[in-house]
Amino acid sequence: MKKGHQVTMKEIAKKLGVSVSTISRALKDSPELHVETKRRIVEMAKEMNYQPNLLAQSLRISRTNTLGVIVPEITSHFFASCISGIQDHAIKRGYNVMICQSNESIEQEKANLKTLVASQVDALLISLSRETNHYEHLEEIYSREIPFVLFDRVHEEMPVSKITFNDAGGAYQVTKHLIETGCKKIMYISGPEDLYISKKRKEGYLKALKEFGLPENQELIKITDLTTEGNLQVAQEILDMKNRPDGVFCMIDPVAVDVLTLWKSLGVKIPTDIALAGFTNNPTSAVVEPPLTTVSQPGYEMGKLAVTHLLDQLEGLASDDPISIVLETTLVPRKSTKSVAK
Amino acid sequence: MKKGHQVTMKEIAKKLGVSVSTISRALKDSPELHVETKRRIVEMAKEMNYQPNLLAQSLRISRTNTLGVIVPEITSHFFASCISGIQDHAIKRGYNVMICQSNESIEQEKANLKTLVASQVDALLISLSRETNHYEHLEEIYSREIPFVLFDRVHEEMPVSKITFNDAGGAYQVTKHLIETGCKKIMYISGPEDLYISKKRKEGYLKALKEFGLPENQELIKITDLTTEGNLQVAQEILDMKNRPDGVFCMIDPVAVDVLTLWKSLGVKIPTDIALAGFTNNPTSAVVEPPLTTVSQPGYEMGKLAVTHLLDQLEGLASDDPISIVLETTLVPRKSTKSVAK
DNA sequence: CTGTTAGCGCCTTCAT
DNA sequence: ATGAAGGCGCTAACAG
Repeated sequence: MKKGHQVTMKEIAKKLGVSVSTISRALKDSPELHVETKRRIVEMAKEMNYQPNLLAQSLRISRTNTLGVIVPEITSHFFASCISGIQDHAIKRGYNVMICQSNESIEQEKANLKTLVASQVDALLISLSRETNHYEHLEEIYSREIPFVLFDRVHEEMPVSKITFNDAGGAYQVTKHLIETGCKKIMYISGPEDLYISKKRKEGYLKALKEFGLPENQELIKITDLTTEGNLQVAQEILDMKNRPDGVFCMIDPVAVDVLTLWKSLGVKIPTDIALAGFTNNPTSAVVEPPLTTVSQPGYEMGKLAVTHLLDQLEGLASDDPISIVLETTLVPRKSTKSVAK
Repeated sequence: MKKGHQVTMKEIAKKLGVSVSTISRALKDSPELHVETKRRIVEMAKEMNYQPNLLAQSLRISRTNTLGVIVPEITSHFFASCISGIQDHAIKRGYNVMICQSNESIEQEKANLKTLVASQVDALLISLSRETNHYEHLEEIYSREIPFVLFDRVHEEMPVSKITFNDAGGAYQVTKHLIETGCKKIMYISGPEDLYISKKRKEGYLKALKEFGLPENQELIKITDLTTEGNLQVAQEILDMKNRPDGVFCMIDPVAVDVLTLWKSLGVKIPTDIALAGFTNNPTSAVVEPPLTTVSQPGYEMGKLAVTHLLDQLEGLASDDPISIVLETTLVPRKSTKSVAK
């Protein structure tokens, strides 16, 4: 199977008996051209269905007007929303987008990066994989002065712009909500401890405990590997505790959904026996029974901000100095936690 | 903000005092080269951190090893799964992927197509927008002999390979399931009638009715525009009927979820008052209360098959003759329908 | 074994 | 107002 032929400037030139440069000028509406020749050329180009070869153009001007995006998982609703925000706003400003997923693997992330760089993308938007704990590949593109921003899953020490959520703030909100609805003994189910969000959300959790005079307790923090099996195991461990918590805050919604599923099947009443809250506001969380109290993170907005800032920098509309944009989250109280006492 | 410099073959050549072609040959491990020079070049390339410029390479060999993908919505879990399948298997075979979403708009679809073609993708995988009811843009790339396949949302008359689900079969399965669990009066909630899947699923629905001797009835088919408002309105209309159905099959899960939400809030018992089933097996459907009976469509698998077939054709491993691949669906019985009587 | 030459499609001085 | 020439980075005959 082979591709058909594409009309080139050369062919238009031959057909019209003018030079290629004239075609080039006409097609970009150069003012120094005779209106009549310009008209003839534009018309002929249309008739022959000329489409510029972006490849050649990019090679010539050494700019592709293409952005590279690397996310851990396309199938995650949150990242899909980010991509959507990135894509919509990139297109508005005349940029294409090449998307890759790392599948939460640092090796795949490196491979993606290499491919995108080889494809000469003008800049990159990256959200790191869970596995990513060293950063040579980022330092490499940094030292090569390829512009990039990090979003959501960032490496704090990298001197580039970062777009994140106020994770600590969100965790604080939700923990405070648990406290205000009567919980006295609140557990935090964390993901792997070296994850940025694990740390940040723990920070907010602890801050709320402290502020309201509840004791911190290492037994009240459990770690899951974020697989369903891991989540279910933690859920079971909690039930096995002789001194169960009366409120549980899960680092991300999927964990909360797994916990909820197991508990319901074992007759645990939510929120009366134990209140449950998540983080992210996945579509799923709104429809489980009871609906899950969570914290909303606008992914589309994050993508939009990230790409807008990146393009502003790229085009000199914003300073090159790295900045940190922090998006606020919103508590979404639902039935998996009790109502605030009036 | 500007990009840093990239090492080129020319620079390596100068540094080593050989010609550019020698570099080119060494880097692609040509056998007709002195081992020692080859070694020196490869080493130097590594030391200078040479990365080939895919743009130049593509322009030269007039092949980009890049595939274009157009889907209606990235944020839909089903399409995200397709993309994931496409991407994973494209990469395995040395191809990159450029993804665009049409946002269910034919104009955006056309724009995406134009961009991808201008970017010289080697081939395309396309799933049509809901709005797409004329096909000049597809005919255009067809006549230009740019290879492409259609998946899921296809245009049947287009003489290219198509990968679809057995939609009629799935609809038949689920309707049959409703019948076998005791429903006598089954309604089909369809999307816009010109949609391929609206038609196909209606086909299967009608076939099952006929086979089991249940009467067809125009009143038992309702149309929604697939917005939440539209879905809720239809859900209300059903309750307002003087002669309510005892089973409802919704064309896609989100419709069923909206219907379920409204009915539950009004005290309608599912499945005892009315049984409810969807189609697609979205993650959401498993966690609503009661969990939704639906039909599973493996999106990842579809993406994988689509890209594999396309690349096989592209690389001459498969005939260029268009084929139609039909994936079977699986009934996923859950609690929103009654159990089969033993 | 290696260098020279030509050209992929386009843009951009520099001439005229 | 237009054309000729050169080059973006790379590959592929063709010549030794």
